[in-house]
Amino acid sequence: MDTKEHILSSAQRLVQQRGFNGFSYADVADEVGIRKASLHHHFASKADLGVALVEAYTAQFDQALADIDRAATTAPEKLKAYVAIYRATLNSDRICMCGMLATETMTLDAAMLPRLKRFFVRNTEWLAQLLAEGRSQGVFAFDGAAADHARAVLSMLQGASLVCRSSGDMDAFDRTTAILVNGFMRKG
Amino acid sequence: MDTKEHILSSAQRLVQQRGFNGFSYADVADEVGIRKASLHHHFASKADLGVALVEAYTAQFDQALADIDRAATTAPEKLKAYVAIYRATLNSDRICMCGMLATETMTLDAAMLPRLKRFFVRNTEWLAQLLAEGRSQGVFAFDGAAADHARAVLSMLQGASLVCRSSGDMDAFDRTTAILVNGFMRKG
DNA sequence: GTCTATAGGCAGATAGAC
DNA sequence: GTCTATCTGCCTATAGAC
Repeated sequence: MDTKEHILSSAQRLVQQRGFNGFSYADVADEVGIRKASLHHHFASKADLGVALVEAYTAQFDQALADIDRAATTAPEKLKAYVAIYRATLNSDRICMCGMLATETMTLDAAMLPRLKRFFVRNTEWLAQLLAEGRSQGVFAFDGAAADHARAVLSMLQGASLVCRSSGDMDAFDRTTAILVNGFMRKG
Repeated sequence: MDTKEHILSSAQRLVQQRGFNGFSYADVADEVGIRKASLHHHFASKADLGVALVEAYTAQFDQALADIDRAATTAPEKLKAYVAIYRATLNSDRICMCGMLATETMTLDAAMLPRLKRFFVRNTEWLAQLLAEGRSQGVFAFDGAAADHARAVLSMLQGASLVCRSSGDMDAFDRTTAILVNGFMRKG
């Protein structure tokens, strides 16, 4: 891994754990093993780093969603795999980086905002397609627009992550997300 | 309003908009109209201010929940009134203060954490009782423990607030929360 | 209770040598 | 690309006068 990637992965973890306003160039420099000044060679300002972080994170997520589409076969399996992403993140003492940044919206550089918005649009669109497919296949059942339910899924996962961070109760997270998945299953 | 209350309300708004790591004593002092040093007379450290903020916010919420219990008559009305709290908060460019703090958990003073946890327990318990009552009255229908569904409600509202902050789409927030409320209504 | 003054440290950022 | 050295500004916090 080259230095730039090392910086990005270290900074990403710091944002997920402490927030964009909760870490400094000094933190990243210590972890990467270079001096603060050297970071500015790769990312001139913290805002530049922020923009790169959102773009890299979105690319990672796109990859993860493509992996789910390739590996999982049924709609319920895909939904569970999506939930599992958030669970794994929580398990490593992190939350979704873009969920974290969304709360900090009012303090972020303007260049970060459209990229952040795009992350949520991507997720919502992927989920909407998944839900629509499941419904047309008869494995999911729900009323109304798939896009609205997609936003509900995304919201609940972001919120459950946040609540779990305070409670530390991973079992409660699992029961909450089980309700989410079960809610879409066609009752028989 | 005395100075201490003025400080608390100003700081609360700043946390809801910018996060605990996104505001300073200077911001509060400017708004209240006193000097930074004077703030330390009321709250010796920022951590002390943080503890007072969570306690005051929880008390406000307790009051709001008691008001709903007094004013609203049916379980669906009460649930809609609870959703309306989050909507009004979003409408004034804020999110739930404790939702914001929950994301910042790893950077907060240890004294704040049990209070923060307590806020979520209170909300979950109030919601669980509401859902259980609605079910026993036959107006709500859901499977499983009311406490788990209560956490799901809380999670979705926290998450929808966060997502809305990025999208700026209040209509989407309304459609998301409508799904939440409709999900509990007994189908007939 | 509020003030001025200041301490001591850390923030993001830059200049210029190697 | 990384370094040392430094800048400027802001941060939380304290001392002590009024």
